[in-house]
Amino acid sequence: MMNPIFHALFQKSRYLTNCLNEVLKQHQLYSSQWTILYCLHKNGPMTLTQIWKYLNVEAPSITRAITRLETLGWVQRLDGEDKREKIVTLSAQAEERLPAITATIIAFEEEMVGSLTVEEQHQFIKLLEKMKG
Amino acid sequence: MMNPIFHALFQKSRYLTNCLNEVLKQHQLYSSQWTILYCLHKNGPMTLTQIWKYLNVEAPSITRAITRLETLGWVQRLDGEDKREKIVTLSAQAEERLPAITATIIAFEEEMVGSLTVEEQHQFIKLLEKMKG
DNA sequence: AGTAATTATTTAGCTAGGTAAATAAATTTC
DNA sequence: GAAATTTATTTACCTAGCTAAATAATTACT
Repeated sequence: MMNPIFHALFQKSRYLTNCLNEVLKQHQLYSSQWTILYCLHKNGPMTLTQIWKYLNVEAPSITRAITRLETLGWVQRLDGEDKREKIVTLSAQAEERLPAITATIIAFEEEMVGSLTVEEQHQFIKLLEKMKG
Repeated sequence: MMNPIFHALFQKSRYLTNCLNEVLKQHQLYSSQWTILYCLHKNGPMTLTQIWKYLNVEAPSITRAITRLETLGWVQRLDGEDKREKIVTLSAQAEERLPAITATIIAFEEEMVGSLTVEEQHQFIKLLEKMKG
């Protein structure tokens, strides 16, 4: 890329994802799986559509991730009143393990972003949002 | 993620990649293919190892991408003096088409990043680099 | 009420990243 | 100089995004 912003941004994004996956290995989770678990923890049971709209991802990515999380015992898929929709809920196992995982994540984020002051963190987000899109 | 920086960063990264792919459709290229072509244009012929080290990705990603670029006629793989290594060069077709693609990219980048002042762009990169890693 | 349009989810198949392990050539070591 | 180590590339297989199209259930239309 000619403008160094893009290369820097893409690279940091990949780097952070890899680090996050590394750190989450101890809980046998991938970063995107964690993202979904956290989303459910924060919002309670959600339909697939609610999840992908919330996370700003396309539906098939969520279908696949939920299928995996289900077979691994982290979530359940229940039929909704509207028979088209599936409602996803955290399993007891997930609820039980979530605090430890959350602690891992908080430590990770603190390590990664701790070199920035709170001021700089706000500045960073502001700049991200000021970019088109 | 609990710290909004990560979500914002990952999301913008995904968004920009998608936009870039969209814009590159007119040249029948994907963003990561473009990245490699530009890398070769800037540095001249390179071995696979030089490419993946330069782009900061793992070797298999580059092997795959180069194979595809080769079958599409954008690059050639030549044996090096060291018989282990393959030297990748741009094809005549690529050299010919690169100016038009570059123009597309410059316009894209200007559109995406134009809402930031030059000052802010520097600030942004500085903050990215200040984050750990 | 019956047909058409919309909505939720899934399936199939693509790019693009990653790790682990295989292979082949070059280099180092003894 | 033979054996061991290193290096460059590839292969196989995983996650994770995407689009396009299929399916099934609901809603809207007339």
